[in-house]
Amino acid sequence: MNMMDDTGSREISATRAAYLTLRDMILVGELPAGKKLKIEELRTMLKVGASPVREALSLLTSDMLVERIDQRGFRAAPASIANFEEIRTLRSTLEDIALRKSIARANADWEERLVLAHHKMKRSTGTDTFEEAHKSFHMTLLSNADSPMLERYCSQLYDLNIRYRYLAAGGASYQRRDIAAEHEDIFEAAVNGDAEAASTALLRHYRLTGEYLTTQLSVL
Amino acid sequence: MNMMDDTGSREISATRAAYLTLRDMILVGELPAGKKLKIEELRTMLKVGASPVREALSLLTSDMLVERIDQRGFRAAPASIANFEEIRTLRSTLEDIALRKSIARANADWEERLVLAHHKMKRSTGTDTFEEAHKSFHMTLLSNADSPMLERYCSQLYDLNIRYRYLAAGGASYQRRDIAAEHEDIFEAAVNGDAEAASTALLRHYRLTGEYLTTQLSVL
DNA sequence: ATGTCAATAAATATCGATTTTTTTGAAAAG
DNA sequence: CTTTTCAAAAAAATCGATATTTATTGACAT
Repeated sequence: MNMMDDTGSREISATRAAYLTLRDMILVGELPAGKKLKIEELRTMLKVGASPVREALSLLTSDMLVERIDQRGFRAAPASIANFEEIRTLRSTLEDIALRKSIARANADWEERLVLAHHKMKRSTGTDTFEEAHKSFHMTLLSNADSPMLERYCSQLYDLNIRYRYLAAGGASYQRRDIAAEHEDIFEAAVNGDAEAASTALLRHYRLTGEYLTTQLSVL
Repeated sequence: MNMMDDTGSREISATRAAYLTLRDMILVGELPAGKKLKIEELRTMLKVGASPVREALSLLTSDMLVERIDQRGFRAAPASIANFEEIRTLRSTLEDIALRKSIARANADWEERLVLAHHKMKRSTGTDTFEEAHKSFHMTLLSNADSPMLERYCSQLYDLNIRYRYLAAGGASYQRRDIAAEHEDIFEAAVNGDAEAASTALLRHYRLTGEYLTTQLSVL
């Protein structure tokens, strides 16, 4: 058998590159909420043709990061307190369900992945590294639920929430609170198979983050 | 002020036309689950260029009706019993939440829209007409939840479920059971503001439909 | 001042052709 | 036989140019 793991950096398409770049720019606010996204501008900025740009933007509508209006182009999805609250509520509900399912199906493999993800998050130093490890930790918590669509929704909602963190304080906002303890609580309860405690800790985590961000978001 | 209601049929883009056609073809099984969707084929079939086709397919990935694999094109989303079960479970959970929220915020306008939607569904005769009215009824039930994203998810899941109905029995499968009574139960409880009864009736509706379809789907 | 309307400008949407990548399958090597 | 190689064919991806649609502007009438 010919071996070939996917870790190697394959040549990626212009569409995918554009997708990743635009996605990141929207998440961090470089492309502000509500901003008109003109094909020609993006075309020159990304150094690609119109087709990959349009396709990337179409893909971003899946993630609810871009809005598409037939015959009059694309714009970065608008942001509002109401939208932020909706994301928080939905996230809490869906992640709660997914977390309980994950714990109900607990097994050695999942526990090991969880331990690893938690460790990596604690170890990560840089903002970017932490950001990645943080998402990975949260998604690993849900990864044993055996429900791909639910996981997809949770991943989407996680990303949408990132944008509000950047909106609130340039992205570093959540370093100011001690979230390590909150993560520890979730982690411990999860590996111990205590669904009730894990759920409580997770929801508390989101409630605290939500309350903190809401005060910062009064600009909206 | 210049008045101009949106009801008039505006000229739609080639992309949108392609999107609607392809979506329908996938839902009814004309493009079978898992089938490779070749640009050139679709291009000639739809009589449009490659760009609108690709863009339409990209948009369909939002709906989880099409899968996109970088550099090797698109395919109709695969179908499986597991996927069907996941859709049913998620739908039940999300619609239950949305329905309860809708009822909690009940007001005259919503009740009137509900009465109308229910009436139209009962009156509709043709398969296509009923299909449309049926979705409209279910979505109206949830439309007062004040949660656009939740509604979007429910709408997506509804559509994904349609495909399994067609897969099970060519689309007419659910005419064979008496679902009118089930709808009546949901409707009555909802307009009366009885969240508990409405929830029970809705979940029962999905459980019965699910059980029926599962027996038909053994082919998968 | 204010609203209308046509000309113009700008941007979107689409096409047809070209480039790049993947797939296929037949011949060569083990 | 099975596996590997490699060139031809097929398909995906991308580009640059053009057609269509929407947005803007400013003269003109109210």
